[in-house]
Amino acid sequence: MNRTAPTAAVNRTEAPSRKVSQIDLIYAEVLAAIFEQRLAPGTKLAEDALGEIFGVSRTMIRSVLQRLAHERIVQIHPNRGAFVAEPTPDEAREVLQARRLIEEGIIREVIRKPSPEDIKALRLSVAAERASLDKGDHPGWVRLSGDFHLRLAAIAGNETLAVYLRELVTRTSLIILQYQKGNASSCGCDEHMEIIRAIDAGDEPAAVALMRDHLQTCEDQLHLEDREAAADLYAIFAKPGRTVGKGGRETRK
Amino acid sequence: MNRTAPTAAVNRTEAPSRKVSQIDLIYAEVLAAIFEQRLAPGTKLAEDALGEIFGVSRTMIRSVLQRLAHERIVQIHPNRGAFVAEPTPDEAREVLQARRLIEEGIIREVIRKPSPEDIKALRLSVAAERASLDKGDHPGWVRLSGDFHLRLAAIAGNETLAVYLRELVTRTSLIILQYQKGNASSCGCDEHMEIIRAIDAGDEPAAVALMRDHLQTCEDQLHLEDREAAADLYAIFAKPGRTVGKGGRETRK
DNA sequence: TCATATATAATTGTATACAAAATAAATAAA
DNA sequence: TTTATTTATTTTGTATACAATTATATATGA
Repeated sequence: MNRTAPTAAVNRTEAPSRKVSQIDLIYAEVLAAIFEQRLAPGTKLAEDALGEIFGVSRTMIRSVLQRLAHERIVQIHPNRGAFVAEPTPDEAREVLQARRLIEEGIIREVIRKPSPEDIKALRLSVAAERASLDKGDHPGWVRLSGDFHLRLAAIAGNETLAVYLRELVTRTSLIILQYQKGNASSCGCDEHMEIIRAIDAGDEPAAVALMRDHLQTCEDQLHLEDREAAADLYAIFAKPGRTVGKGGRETRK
Repeated sequence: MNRTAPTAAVNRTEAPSRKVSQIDLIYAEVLAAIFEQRLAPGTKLAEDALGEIFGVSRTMIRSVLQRLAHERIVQIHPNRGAFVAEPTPDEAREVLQARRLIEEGIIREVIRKPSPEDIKALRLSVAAERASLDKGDHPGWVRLSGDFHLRLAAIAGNETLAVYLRELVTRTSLIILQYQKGNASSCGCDEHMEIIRAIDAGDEPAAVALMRDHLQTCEDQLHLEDREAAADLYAIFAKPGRTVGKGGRETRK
């Protein structure tokens, strides 16, 4: 019942897996599904189902899930399965703090190597962003918005930092999906444009400040207060003298 | 021939894998072997061999190798196998730059929450470091030296950053193994002590500067010029008009 | 009816089997 | 002897099979 599905959804866009490995394709596909909101946070990613969908065995699905877990996009509960991560408010704050730290450093690096074509590419990126926003393509905008930041990281030229930032940007998308208030922010484009201008002018303090403020604005547009209750539920009910238990997971037989 | 080995080297220290998964144990074991210099950079990590050694199937070994690859401790060449990573000089500089960025941020965070017991723990950590150094236990010192930095990250309280720093510290160990000049550096302990003092005094600029200098000193103690030649060997010989080839990897039949 | 216990089904964890590729060895040609 | 080509061996890539665990459904007793 597994052999019947002939690698359906995957080879739609790509040639029969020459340069890019099958695993990379599935990885990208799952990621895209999450960001296009076809896969909500908390959704279970059953190995058999995914295997059937992508026409491969559980072996490769497992590999993909482990990779996603390493990047904190997916959370694996041993013996229970993999689920699309549901970042806690604390985690959200951590990610944004880490981004402020890393991206301020990236800005400082970028500003010391002013390349006209880099600036141009950045402007184009923001233009694409705005177009996507005008078109009402929210998922597309989320991705392009991340692209702007990744492009800066690429210009900075530190591959290691760029990899970390890529993970953080991905997690940020997930966080926005979960905690963004209202339908959407006017945000993004304008602030990105201002950052480009500051870089172009070679004004380091301004560029750094703008980046920090931009990320702070992002964080401020989330509401990170509510769901905390769900996570701390056990703590709330666990009063001294009265044990609650965790639904039979601690007491194994 | 696989079933015969009864989980030999692993369950030496740990109870029969209750809380910690088998994979975590093997992961830790391989990591330890690399840092204790029993496994040199460039060494091939054959799946069958590791499976036999740890008394498990290739499935789990594969999982461990993928995890190590994600952390850049191991490099996987498709269809050719996994090898202990040999960080290039460029990569080494990247890692140290990333550390400067992240650890300056961590220092700033730590200094705003002055906890006596944290300071005490830091001092103890450095004491252990010195003891290890006096004992002549170089691998032990490398690990403890990293521990100091990780402890700071833990105090800062950002789990996300701490995870990244852990990876960077691990990679740094590998880099030191490969590029440290001389037999050993006097380094480390004293500078760590100074950092603690600056934190204790609440002197942020000093603490930040000390951390930056400390990591710069680390980098300066490496020689990151030589081996570059080995990596660029093909580029060197590949003059226009004369093809060299890569030993039959490009020309597939 | 509700709670508990038991049996059944579904899902993950791990090992093994087979296919594809790469390396090593051996043979043939110059 | 050296180089090229073929064959054999080893090693990785992927699928499948079986074991262990968890979730669901059914039955039993209060």
